[in-house]
Amino acid sequence: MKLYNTLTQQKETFVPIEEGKVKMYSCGPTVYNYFHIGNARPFIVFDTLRRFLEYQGYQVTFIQNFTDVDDKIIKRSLEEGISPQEVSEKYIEEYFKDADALLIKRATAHPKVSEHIEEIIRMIKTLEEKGLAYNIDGNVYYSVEHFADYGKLSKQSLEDLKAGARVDVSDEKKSPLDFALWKKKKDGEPYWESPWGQGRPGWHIECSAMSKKHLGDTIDIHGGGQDLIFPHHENEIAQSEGCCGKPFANYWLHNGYININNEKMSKSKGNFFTVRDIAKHFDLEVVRMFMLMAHYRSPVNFSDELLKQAETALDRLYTAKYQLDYLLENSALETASADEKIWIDSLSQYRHSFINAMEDDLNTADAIASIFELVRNLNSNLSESSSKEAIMAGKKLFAELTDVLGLAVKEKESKLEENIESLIAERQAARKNKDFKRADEIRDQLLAQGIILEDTREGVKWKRA
RNA sequence: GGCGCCAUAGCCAAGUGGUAAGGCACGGGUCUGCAACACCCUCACCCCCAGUUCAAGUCUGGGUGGCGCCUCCA
Repeated sequence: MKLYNTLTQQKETFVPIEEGKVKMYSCGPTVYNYFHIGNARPFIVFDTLRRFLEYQGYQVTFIQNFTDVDDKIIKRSLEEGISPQEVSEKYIEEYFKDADALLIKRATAHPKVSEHIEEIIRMIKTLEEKGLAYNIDGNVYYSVEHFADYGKLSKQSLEDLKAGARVDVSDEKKSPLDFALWKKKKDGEPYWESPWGQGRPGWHIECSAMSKKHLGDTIDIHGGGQDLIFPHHENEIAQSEGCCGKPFANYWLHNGYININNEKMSKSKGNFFTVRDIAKHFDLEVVRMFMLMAHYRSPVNFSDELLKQAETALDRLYTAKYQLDYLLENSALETASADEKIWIDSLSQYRHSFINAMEDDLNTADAIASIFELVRNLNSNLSESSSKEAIMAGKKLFAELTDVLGLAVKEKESKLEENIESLIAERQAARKNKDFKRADEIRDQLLAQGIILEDTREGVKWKRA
């Protein structure tokens, strides 16, 4: 498989450190609020990458952290009058609710900063011993000028970074680009004991420490949003490589932004939609569909209109899925005919084109196109008179490919409430008697309850609105 | 100022130098009591200019337009 590596700025063939295994780390949320759709993108993208790698037979260890020690959490706790821990616990819970609705699988582990203070302190100590960190009155900073490769990920020289620095020049720091590894305790803030006194870790060190603990010194893939390239990921490299003296991550993957009216969506700009808000109007699987319909590195605009397009597209997949279930139940023939066997063999073309697309830097847009082509083929060629063997072949391939993307994976409810079933039966009787007025009444009545009826050649079908 | 990304139909969006995937919307049709689903048909000379090449959306140079990072941010 080929992956675009931010470090080398080109697509590279993916070669894992250890054959058959992949170690990947992706920066998770700071849990002080519901996450927004911009946050959702990397969660969905790297979940999809993980699913595809597993589909390819890799044993994937996927780590996504929770930042539960942070200024914003402290601020929130003061606002709400609860402890920082209560804030983070609440939003971790809420994270999983939204992630589940987005069909994001649980990572192998979701480590928390608060549970890795020891590892963080140990790492800072090592950096201090190596002359890469300095302590000023209980604040410990990383000295970027002592790390030769600083800037290699963001392609910035130290001089350029300094020239453009808009950082407040702190008297304390030796260079404006130095960043905090350990922050001295302030009144009312959570703190831990350390060799430098009471305090808490800086933002960047957590990812280095947790990645090292759960995945080792060198990992295969590190992912995140493009806005993390600088300074967060650049600093992670400085910390991890400075500490361990080994390459930190072999492949750096960065997803593009979500835009609103061509402008970046972000919490700081205030132009964001939380996933929770969107869930009021759409099934969140639609958001997943929307994300995967574009390539992960390209910026995408977000709007109600575009979500509706994704919703209709996703409906098409579900219609096909449920039709296959229906046909399987109603087919009388077991074994495929000679013609059907040839047709079954021909289906593998869709698997091939799907895999080719995914192997090309996770081209989910192209991969989805393959699925739609498969759907058209299935819709055209399968009917009640097809054999179960042929229908099953189509169903299995469809499920195989959609599972990789985490789309169209929900099963249909098998039964409706009895009173609804009886209304459908009554409507059928009315139609038979050409009492279309009554039939339409019932259809409207059910629509008001969120049930859409469709009279197909094979009989009445229903779906949820 | 430094670094980087993007420009393909009404709306999205793929595209390995060889005569433009897919989805949504629109139009025509088959099916159908109607609607919906499904299927068939229709729907693009790829921002501009120049160059390289037998051949360029795809490479090179120059424009124009849009966006991002260099500060917390996915």
